[in-house]
Amino acid sequence: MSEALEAGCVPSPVASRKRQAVLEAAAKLFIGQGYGAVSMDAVAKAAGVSKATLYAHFSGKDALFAEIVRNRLSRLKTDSATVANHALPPRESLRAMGQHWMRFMLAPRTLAIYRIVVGEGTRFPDLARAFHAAGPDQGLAWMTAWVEEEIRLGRLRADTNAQRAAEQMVGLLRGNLYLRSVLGLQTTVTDAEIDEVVDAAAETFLRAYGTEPSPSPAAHAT
Amino acid sequence: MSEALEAGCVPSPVASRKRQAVLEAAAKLFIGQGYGAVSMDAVAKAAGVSKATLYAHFSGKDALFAEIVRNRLSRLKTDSATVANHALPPRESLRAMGQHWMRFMLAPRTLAIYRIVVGEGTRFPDLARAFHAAGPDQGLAWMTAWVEEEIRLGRLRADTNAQRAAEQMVGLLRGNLYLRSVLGLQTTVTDAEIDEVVDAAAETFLRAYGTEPSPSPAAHAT
DNA sequence: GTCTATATTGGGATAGAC
DNA sequence: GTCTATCCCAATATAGAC
Repeated sequence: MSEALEAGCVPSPVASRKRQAVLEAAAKLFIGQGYGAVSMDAVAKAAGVSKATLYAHFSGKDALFAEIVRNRLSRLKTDSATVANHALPPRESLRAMGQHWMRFMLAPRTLAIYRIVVGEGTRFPDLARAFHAAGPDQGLAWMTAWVEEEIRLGRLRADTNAQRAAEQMVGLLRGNLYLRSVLGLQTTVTDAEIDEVVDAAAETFLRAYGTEPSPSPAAHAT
Repeated sequence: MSEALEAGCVPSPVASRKRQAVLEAAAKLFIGQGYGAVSMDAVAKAAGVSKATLYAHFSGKDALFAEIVRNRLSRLKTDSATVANHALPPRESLRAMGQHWMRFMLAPRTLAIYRIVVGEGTRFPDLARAFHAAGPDQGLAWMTAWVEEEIRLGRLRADTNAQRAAEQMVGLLRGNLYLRSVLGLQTTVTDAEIDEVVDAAAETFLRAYGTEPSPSPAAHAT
């Protein structure tokens, strides 16, 4: 790159700083208020830059938004790399994965991104695709791999369709709790609520797919 | 205007007709393009009325939108009154309910409303509440009642937590298929796909909660 | 690259005639 | 109740100085 190396001009660092400030401010606003409710004026003001600067870095509101979501997705991807475990008995692994999964899905940021992608999905189809690939699809792939390995280890029934079982496990986790959170009807979720849902999901999953006879008789009732 | 040649005044009928036209046009637009993408100009044009007339009937865009969603919800409510059945064996009832449920959830209109409510939920909190009450909550209540009755009839395990089991059944149905449809990644769903998911959900549910020993040995694998 | 100031359009809402 | 024509503001995007 032929940057003007004149005195008095500090080209890249400042640009990066401002750019970063814009990205952070915009992320906060979009996540807090959604896409339509946030104006470029508001972003510029929150970032402490002028609108002209903003437009110097991003070609428009949609490009800025896409950049935000992509950043967030890549971060989520690495955050979620909590690995399937085969050292513990299946129930314990399922519990651990379920807990992690639920906390991730119910985190305010995750919910906010989901809401935006769903709401604006028809206007940003490739964003919806990217979201699904980096989020749900990735998670499903991990879960499927775990199921396959457990089958191989003889701890899940040999006649199990691994992918469908994985989908079902995810479905069992995503109960009313998730829907209520997505709709904003329930703003706080306690650890006890999560534990309850996760334990019940693991129990049902193992009754359907486990090879151990029938773990605990009445432990499933409230 | 042809009605204008009446000497007197025909107050209500015309008003109703225009009002209805506005509602229908707006519904079509909102459902097809979402909330933010539709302008009042477009609604007026599509309905064949002027904006002034539009505003004579509805106080604003949000009120019009709320009216649409409420209409749609009440219609859905009656549509969904397909009743739980206790004459058939549990597996057949589950299949029938599951099929109906899936077709309902995957219908373009239902998906569109869900998308809008999720996307604009933070701006219209009472709409989100109404949606949940008339849709998911209602459906869950029906399913819970069905489970309770089946328990009473001895066809599901006596130690079953009916509400949680109902939630889980719904979760089992809502697999990747639903998410992909919501995100617009999959625009058409075949009956075969639905059947597959529903059958698998019923199988898993009955393995976990059924009292019959173990219905069909290898019928669950692909 | 960054600012201040401004251009421009889209769209929600209204005034007044009929 | 309904129309035509208009107001008015908000919000995207840009021009031009430094």
